[in-house]
Amino acid sequence: MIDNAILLASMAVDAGQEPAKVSAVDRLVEQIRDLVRTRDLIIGDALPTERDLGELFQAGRNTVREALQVLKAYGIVEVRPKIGAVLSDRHEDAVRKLFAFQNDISPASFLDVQGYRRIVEVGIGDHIILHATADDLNHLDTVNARILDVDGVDGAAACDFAFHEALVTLAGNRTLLTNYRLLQAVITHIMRVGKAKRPVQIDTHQTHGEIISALKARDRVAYSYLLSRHLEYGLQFVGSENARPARTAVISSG
Amino acid sequence: MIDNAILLASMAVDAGQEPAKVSAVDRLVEQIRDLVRTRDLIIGDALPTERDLGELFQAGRNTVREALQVLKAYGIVEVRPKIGAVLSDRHEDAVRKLFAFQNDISPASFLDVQGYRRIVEVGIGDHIILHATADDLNHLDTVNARILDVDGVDGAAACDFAFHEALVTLAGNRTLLTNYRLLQAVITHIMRVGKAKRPVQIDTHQTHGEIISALKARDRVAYSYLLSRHLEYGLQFVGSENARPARTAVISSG
DNA sequence: AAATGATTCTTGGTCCAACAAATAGGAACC
DNA sequence: GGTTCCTATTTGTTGGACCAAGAATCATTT
Repeated sequence: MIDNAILLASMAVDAGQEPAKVSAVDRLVEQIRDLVRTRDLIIGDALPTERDLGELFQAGRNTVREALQVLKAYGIVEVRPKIGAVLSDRHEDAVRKLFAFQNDISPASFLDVQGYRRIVEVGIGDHIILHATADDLNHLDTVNARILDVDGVDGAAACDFAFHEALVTLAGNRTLLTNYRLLQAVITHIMRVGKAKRPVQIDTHQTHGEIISALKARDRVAYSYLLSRHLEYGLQFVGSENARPARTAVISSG
Repeated sequence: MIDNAILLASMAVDAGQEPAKVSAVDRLVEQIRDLVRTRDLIIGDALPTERDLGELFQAGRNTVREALQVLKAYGIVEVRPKIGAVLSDRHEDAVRKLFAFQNDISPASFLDVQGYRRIVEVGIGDHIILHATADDLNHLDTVNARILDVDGVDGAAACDFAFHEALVTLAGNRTLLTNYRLLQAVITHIMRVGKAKRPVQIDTHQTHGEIISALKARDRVAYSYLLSRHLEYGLQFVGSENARPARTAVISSG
């Protein structure tokens, strides 16, 4: 919370620079964020009412509302009727949602994302092998077991992702975990496609178990091999997925 | 372009689900995005005027404007006076800007980000050593040389980042590169802090050169060693940075 | 006819007033 | 004390108004 305030002030958030001619809305966005900082508001605190903000910053209520819409889109505030705008911690969701926009689902992307996962998940192997406790690895077993209890492609994909997320968590790096989670939508999409073609929860559970065993044996070669094979395995079912004309289905939904 | 349209429709963009009670603004955001899809608009195309959109979707102009502010915050449209709202490809910038919000600059974060970089940049070493051409590596030299021609902490940090960005580019993974670039603001911030304490472009150039040499020699051990040492080196100057009461400076700026 | 300058019209930017809907907080009641 | 109802406040939405900037049109001049 506090660190966040430090960040907002110490970092130049605008990459672009247009010195003059900022709109009243942009100005208000900044002023409201300054207000949050100077008043040391925390998550859950309410901002002044729209009218008060307008009077405070010499702006009309519509302008204030447009600024609040921006803040809301950023996940910084959540505005409830009668209460007003309250500080929110949904900006991670906002980032995730927005990030999903810029990833298209093409065959190349499938390959690309799996390649990313291989780099990351193999790359953290050394750290896990060196630092993970027995409890950590047992926790992986627990997470892995859940895939046997769910049914449906969506549930299986969610459990599958949860396992890999737990794996990345063991790297002990928050930045890496945040970035990995950004891809959640795309990754689970890949998983769904794969599992739709061939719903094999038991196989997935088995393979994950072998990966955990390799970690418990502190065998980094086996870990890398099993993980790479696992990720490549998931790709073999997505090839034909993009042969169909996905475009028509899109347009009909509009 | 086309893939983007496919994505928007094929992926569940809202993680949360509130079935009923969508506000008119949210509805408009969706309707305008549908409009973009159904009309096959591309980057640079203009949307109808605010008044037309209001008439088209039975909404007031203020409501339309609030929806456009959201789209603008998402980097989907860019609205220019007199021209109207035109489709934009700035959503990468929007993501980057938004992503910077959620990273605080604490000592732990400095360490964390450097740890992330170590995982990523070391992890791609194998791929680079196996697949990079002589031209690729020479290009690294070119990028590296630029740091000698700039002066000022900001310029040096930008060149430093450019080198590491070029390194990550050689991994040939777009997803990884995108994620790495998301951290650009934080990484260059770390670099600036380090260089402000001890502005040593020549040392940086020298170290980068050694890393390139290791790659040219296809020596993965040397690469990992030099890179890890390089990243750790940058950390030793940031320790005292957070001893000062940064908070007060923040408040005084409001 | 072409270039140029003036005028008009369109459009986004901002603000205000009004009403509807939701609800927090208090009043009244049991 | 607890429940119910009422009211005042606040957000949600709309329409209208005005301004400034720029595009489009037209008139003037060469």
